[in-house]
Amino acid sequence: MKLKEILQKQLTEAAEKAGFTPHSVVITSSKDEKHGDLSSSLPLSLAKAAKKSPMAIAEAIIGKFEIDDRIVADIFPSPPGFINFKIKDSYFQSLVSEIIKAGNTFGQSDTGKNKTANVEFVSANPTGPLTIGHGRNAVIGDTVANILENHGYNVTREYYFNDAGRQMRLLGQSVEARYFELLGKEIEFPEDGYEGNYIKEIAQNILDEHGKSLTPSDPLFKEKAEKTIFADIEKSLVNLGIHFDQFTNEKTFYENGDIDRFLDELKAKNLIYEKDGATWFRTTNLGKDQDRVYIKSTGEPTYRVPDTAYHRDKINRGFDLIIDIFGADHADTYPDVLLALEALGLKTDHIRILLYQFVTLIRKGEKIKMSTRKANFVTMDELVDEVGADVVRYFFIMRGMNSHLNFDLDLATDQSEKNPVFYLQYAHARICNIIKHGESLGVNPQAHFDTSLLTNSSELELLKTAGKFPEIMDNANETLEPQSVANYLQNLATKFHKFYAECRVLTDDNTLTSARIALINSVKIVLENGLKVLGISAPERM
RNA sequence: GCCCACAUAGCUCAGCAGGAUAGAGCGACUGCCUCCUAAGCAGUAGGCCAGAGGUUCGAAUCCUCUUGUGGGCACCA
Repeated sequence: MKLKEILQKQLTEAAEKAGFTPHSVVITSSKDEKHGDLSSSLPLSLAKAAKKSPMAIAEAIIGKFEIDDRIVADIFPSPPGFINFKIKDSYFQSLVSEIIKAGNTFGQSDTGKNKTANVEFVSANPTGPLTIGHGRNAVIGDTVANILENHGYNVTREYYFNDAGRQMRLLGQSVEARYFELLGKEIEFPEDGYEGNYIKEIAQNILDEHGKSLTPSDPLFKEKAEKTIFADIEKSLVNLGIHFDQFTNEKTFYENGDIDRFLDELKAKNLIYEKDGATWFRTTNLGKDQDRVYIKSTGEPTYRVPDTAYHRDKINRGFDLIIDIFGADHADTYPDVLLALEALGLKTDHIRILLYQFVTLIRKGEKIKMSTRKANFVTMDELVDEVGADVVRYFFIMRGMNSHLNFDLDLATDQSEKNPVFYLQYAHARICNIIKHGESLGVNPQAHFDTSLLTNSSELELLKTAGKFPEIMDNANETLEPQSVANYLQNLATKFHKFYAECRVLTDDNTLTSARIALINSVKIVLENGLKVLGISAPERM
């Protein structure tokens, strides 16, 4: 059991014995040494109901607290009414063995054991290369999936796409126009067509493979474009270390009748009606301020229709947890899908939508407006080639997804050596180097060790931080906010670098050397486990 | 106009199931390699946590309003 949980339980018991009825007992890490290692503001929250001074309550609770002398060195009150715990050094020292024993399972949990999760992300239609805009989605999705796996979930990474629809039709027309352009025929480029160079390349490939014989509106234009672009997207994802388990095509739900079925069901519930030649979903009956179009007057369904069928399919597949990673532009649309699912009598509690804010791309101090159609974008491949997948992944994960992050291209490329990810990886590389160096001096990294020798404050600080990893991972599992893991690792690296500056690992004192080797071994394990979750490499040399 | 997010150091951002003195990186300035990698460490400067109210013993964190930024409000996805 984790330290905080143990104390929480004991503190609750003590409060009850003292005659109080505690509701939520919160224990936090103390910022100041003179407040011990951990603190609780329980007395302050009890004061009002108990009509007693917080300090008196603190004293009363402390009087009933049963000290576990393997863990707690001291418990004492401080104004205006905190209860502080001083934890024994021996407890922190014992973490070394605990971490080493757990190895790559340290930080894992079984909260998701025998459960399945589906994470849908990227889901970009194959109209162009994967851009930096998609990058944030891709990295968040993959990392969230990693976090769930870390907690025992069996995760399906899924990519949902649509190769019918207006976007794809325009894509085909754009390729077609470029093809005939290559043949010297001046034909009008479609309005809102895709202007990127990749379109010309595809047209050229078609010309090389099939000659000049193609006629206008040949389906091959679109098919070839889709195939080429999809292969390209998949490659870009692999470059980022991302692999999908399943690709689901929207078309499926037309072909298998799911869409007709659910439309009929809604119709039976009188939630669908016809107006102005279109078919509407009566969302005003479900608490919305306006109805939504389901099928346009052209006969084409809007995205809501297949999306709803798709989500119903995911629900029917029986996942315990369904996660969608959406950009802020979807903020207004997914509620319609959830509404429809609920109207169909489905439970949606286990669906979690993670919205991330858009990335603002900055080059030479100016904002760039990205558009796939206008070919105004920076591809993931370009970025990964320049700075490497580790930097890209870290950059997208180090900030909360609710922040509108600025991606300064010049900073990311020119100053990539100063990127915080290196700071973190450097800690790992340093540890590896020390161990290796030690071995060359005849130090056995697996030797018996006595952690009671780890008494330097930088050693204890390092241990305290390393020991928090499981708690951080639990929290990440609940909030699904990957940046907390990145921030934690940054903090751990700081503690390590400080330790490195203050303590030599390889010394003349063999017993001390063995203890410190064990210490850095445990830190290495935490760094590796954490970096693995972030999908970032842990280099042995830098 | 309506809805959702965001506003914290010069810049990029952490911190937010309310807790004691608000942090990091970059940039600026000082020191530290005869010693396991200086991609590091130590230190200085830099803040009315957008503004105004409110809840509370206690607010950067929760609520309301104002201002500003991004995104949505389409028979685009």
